[in-house]
Amino acid sequence: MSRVKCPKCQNMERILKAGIIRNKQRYFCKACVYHFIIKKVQKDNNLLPDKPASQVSLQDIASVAGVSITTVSRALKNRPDINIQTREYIKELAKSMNYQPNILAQSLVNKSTHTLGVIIPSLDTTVFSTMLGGIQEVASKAGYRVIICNSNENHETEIANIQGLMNHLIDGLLICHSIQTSSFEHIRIHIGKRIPIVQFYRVANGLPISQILAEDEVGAEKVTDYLIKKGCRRIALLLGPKNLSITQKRFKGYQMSLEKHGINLDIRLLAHVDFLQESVEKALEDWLKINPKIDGIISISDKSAAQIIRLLKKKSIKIPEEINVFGFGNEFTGQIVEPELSTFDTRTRIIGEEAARLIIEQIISGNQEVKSKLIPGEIILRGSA
Amino acid sequence: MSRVKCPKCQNMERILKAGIIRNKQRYFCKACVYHFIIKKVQKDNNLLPDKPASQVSLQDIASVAGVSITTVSRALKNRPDINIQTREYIKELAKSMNYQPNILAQSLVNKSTHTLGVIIPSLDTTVFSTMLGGIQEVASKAGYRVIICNSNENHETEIANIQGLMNHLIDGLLICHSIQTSSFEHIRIHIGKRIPIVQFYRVANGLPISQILAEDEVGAEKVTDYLIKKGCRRIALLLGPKNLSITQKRFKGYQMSLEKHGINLDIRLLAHVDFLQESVEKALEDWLKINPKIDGIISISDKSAAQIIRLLKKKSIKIPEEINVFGFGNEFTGQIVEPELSTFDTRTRIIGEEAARLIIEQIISGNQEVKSKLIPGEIILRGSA
DNA sequence: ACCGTTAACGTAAACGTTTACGTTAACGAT
DNA sequence: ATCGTTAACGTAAACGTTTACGTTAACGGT
Repeated sequence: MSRVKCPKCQNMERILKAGIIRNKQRYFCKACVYHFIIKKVQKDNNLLPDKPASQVSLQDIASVAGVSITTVSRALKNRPDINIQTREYIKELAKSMNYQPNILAQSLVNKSTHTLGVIIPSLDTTVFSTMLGGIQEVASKAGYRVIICNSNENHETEIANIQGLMNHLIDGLLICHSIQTSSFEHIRIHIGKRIPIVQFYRVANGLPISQILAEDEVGAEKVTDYLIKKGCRRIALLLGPKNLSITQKRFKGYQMSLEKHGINLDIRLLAHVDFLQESVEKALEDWLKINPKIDGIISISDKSAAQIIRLLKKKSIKIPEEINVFGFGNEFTGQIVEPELSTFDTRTRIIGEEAARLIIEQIISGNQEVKSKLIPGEIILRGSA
Repeated sequence: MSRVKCPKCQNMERILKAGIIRNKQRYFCKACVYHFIIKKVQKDNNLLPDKPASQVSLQDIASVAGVSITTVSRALKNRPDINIQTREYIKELAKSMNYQPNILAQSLVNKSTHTLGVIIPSLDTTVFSTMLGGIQEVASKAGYRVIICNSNENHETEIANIQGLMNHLIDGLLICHSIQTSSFEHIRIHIGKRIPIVQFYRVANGLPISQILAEDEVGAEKVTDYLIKKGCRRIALLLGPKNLSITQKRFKGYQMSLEKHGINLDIRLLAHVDFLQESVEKALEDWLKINPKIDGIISISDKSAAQIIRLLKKKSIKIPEEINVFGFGNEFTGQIVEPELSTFDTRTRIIGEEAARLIIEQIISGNQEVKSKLIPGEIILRGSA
């Protein structure tokens, strides 16, 4: 039997085994009535080549300076109640020790992370990365970081992303819904709670949270007006999935223009696509079979419009003589395709900027009042219409 | 003189003023030898309509369940040493109370945030947003969040971003340098420290950190080879700023191909641009004045290549009959321009994916061994060359 | 000599977790 | 009854900050 020494009375007699606890033998010293477990012997604590590269903390600085943590904090944060020389000394010391404050600890105390969460449906689409650029710029100028989550146009991913972000990591959430999103309970449970939420571009109406919107309705109406004025009577409309707010609004604008001009709505001229090349091609094929023939197409995006133009040219259909094509969004692509694309510039970057501005304002003011802002766009005329 | 009561002996006699401290009157009770400050009376603590929407913590759950915080933590984390019924009860309770763990506190203890930092020069450029998409996907599948910082092709911003991210917020840094970046001290001071760093696409050689690269050199060589085989002898090369690694490598590949085929290098055929439309236009104008005439252009990006094609067509120069145009990157634009753009597909998305994969591997393994990986690309032939 | 005053510092609690270690009550075997 | 054993719980320290509050020594005025 191995001899065990009681860490308290140093006695080696009257030591009893007292069960296994967490896979370690526990002992009981009858002499001093004390339970204990044999500690692992701590050896070669200083055999390591150098420090394991851990960052310096306020404590480290305080030790070197011979003051308390509080004083160091005061010095670095320019708080009062500190001698100027002490402050300058500590500041230089901190710099020389390459001190970096631990944002996690700061955020835990301050209950604020200075970070914005953004949920975006896709990064491959110019429109979204442009909005993201706008958000980034405003956020970074205001001293906020941005965490981006890509829902990949997937409802489940969107929900998972929100869950992940809501765990105290962000001070505000900017969200642009995925194509699939049609129920909004995952948003509703967070409204009015800890942090503000702002929807942008693709929004859910009926939720009491702020929105930054493109002029979808007015834009579609203006574009349709323009085409009708140019003589079009059979204008096809390429839309996204029916549940999307931009789909509904653009359709409404289109419809209003038709009504205004006394043109009957032909539902065969409406197509709902999922933004993929195949579905656009399919929609176009169907349209071309319809009589009376279509003489205009308003596309959901410039990218799809560019595809449509290429397809029409392959079929030797003249643009804009036989069919006028109009895009939406003013992407770079529109300037490359031939003829160049007429489009409705939704000012995508501004949407991102305004969304960021609004949420930062709400974060700072603590006021979660519901606001809705429409970013005015404008028609850009080029060769295709 | 207002009567003040000593909070210790309740005496109202023998109370002396004892200075102002932090703008509050301090008193001294001679009876019990005690300094004190009059506390603000805490009133109507329960006048607020309801709780200020603060999140529930382990403590809250523990109180309701009548157990300790430890037990709650054990239950939610499926740790042993807990009764199964207790565990299930607590889990349900937590769900019903809508408990969300505070990631900040977790990260502080675990010293890991499960977050990747990415520094990218621009979001408006397709190449970068595509890489970002790749990073996002891999990261999110591995359970990592992504913080994106946009350096806006600005050196100072890049430095500021790194500073910001390095403060314990991220577990690993992915960086793609800005156009302006030519000194790398801001990176060097972080190498081998707390977290791994991986460079991608635009890299700095000479730094002992891992890299994920496109086949810039081989790609440029292959493209030049192809054009020479097609009969070109006067191939112009559009490059980025001289300090950029991709500039240097593509030039090297181009040079090697020329040498291989015994063609002399004409430095007038090299142009360095900053990716802006004007500089591209200027470079093209200059090239067109040169004799003998150029018969091929290799562009730095598909976007610039598309612009070049448009400009050449305006000048009624036939593509590819008079001038062959080759892009780099395989962006969507290349399929829209006419003639369609031949390009070297650098597999941009894969670069992002691999960069994320590598850094996550390094985070998990703790092994910061320097690796360099080249992502193979391929020539895509379309109408322009 | 004593009092009032204040600049300049320190102490400790708090933020919400995780986890090493201690403790307890109950059980079966002697 | 006593002992050995262990499931199941609790305590408290730790992570790195911020900040409310205490404390002290020195100074000037009487």
